[in-house]
Amino acid sequence: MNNKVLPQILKQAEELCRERGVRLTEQRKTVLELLCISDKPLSAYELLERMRGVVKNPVPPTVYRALDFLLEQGLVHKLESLHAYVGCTHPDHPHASQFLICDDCGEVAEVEDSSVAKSLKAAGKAVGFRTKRPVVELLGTCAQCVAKQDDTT
Amino acid sequence: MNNKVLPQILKQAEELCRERGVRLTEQRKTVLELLCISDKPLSAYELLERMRGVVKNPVPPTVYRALDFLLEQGLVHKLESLHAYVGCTHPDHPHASQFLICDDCGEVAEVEDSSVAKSLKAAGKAVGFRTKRPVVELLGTCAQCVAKQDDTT
DNA sequence: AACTATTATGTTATATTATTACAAATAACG
DNA sequence: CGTTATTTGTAATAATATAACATAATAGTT
Repeated sequence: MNNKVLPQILKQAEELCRERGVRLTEQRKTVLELLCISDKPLSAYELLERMRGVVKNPVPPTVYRALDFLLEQGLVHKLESLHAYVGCTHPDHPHASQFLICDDCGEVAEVEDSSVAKSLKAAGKAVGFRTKRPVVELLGTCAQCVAKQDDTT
Repeated sequence: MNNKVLPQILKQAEELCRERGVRLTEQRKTVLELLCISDKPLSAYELLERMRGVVKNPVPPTVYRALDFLLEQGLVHKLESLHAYVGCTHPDHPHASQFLICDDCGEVAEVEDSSVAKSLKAAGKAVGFRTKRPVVELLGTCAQCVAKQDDTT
């Protein structure tokens, strides 16, 4: 995530939490911040490492609790196929996004394709399934890395 | 998976492996079989437990190696959000399926919705992303459990 | 301010999922 | 056969995640 937008993201997060009557504590804000300034998804234990020096003595529950909160509030997303977490790029509205995960460079793009959302909804409806949380992750190669590969072959 | 179709699935798997020049060994067949006769997805360690008595002294690598092979051959699928594995219901052709996962009863339905596949493909193409492996898992409540819940509320 | 209930954090231990590394055995192929 | 590939055996450990219970901080009420 571009860290130019970090202050804005944090401000927005604080506002959302205030509106909802939930508490964006220091620990939670730290985790959100670390995820947002990272250009890659981070695992819980990578987050743990980066919390040292910021939070006094972080241990796994410290991280997982903060993540649980942030996930609940839709401020971060979990990438199931990577066991890693990313900051949400547009937490202002509830949404079901899709993730394009490049296994070459590690970049992750969050997209919100209405046509995908619609077809998934329809597929569920067709069999009476009530979706709570869609997990849509496309693993492959991003445009940039595709170009690089085509150069060398 | 309905175990009436088990012999057919195994026969098909053997045929596919023969055609492809790969070996469906006893261990691999055992894992495939265990997944197919289970009505729920199984974790690697659940598989490990069920292998005792069938295979002499199974340890984690035993299971994970068999799973790796079966995943590569498209004979089983991994449910990333559950860390669990299921037998494929139609291994005869390559496909990108979606999984409807009921978090009430644990049932998993594998569906192959062409409209979903199409929209995902389009979403990737729009940004030049080359998808190798789509992960599409809808977590929620199946029709049967929705009905049950509506009864009691 | 003091009391209480709720929420958040501290702390220790452990459960669950997955991989590494190297040796031995088996199968495929000339 | 002899050689190479692949598969399996074996032991240890890495990586991810949760449980359980104690303490502390906060919010709301008197």
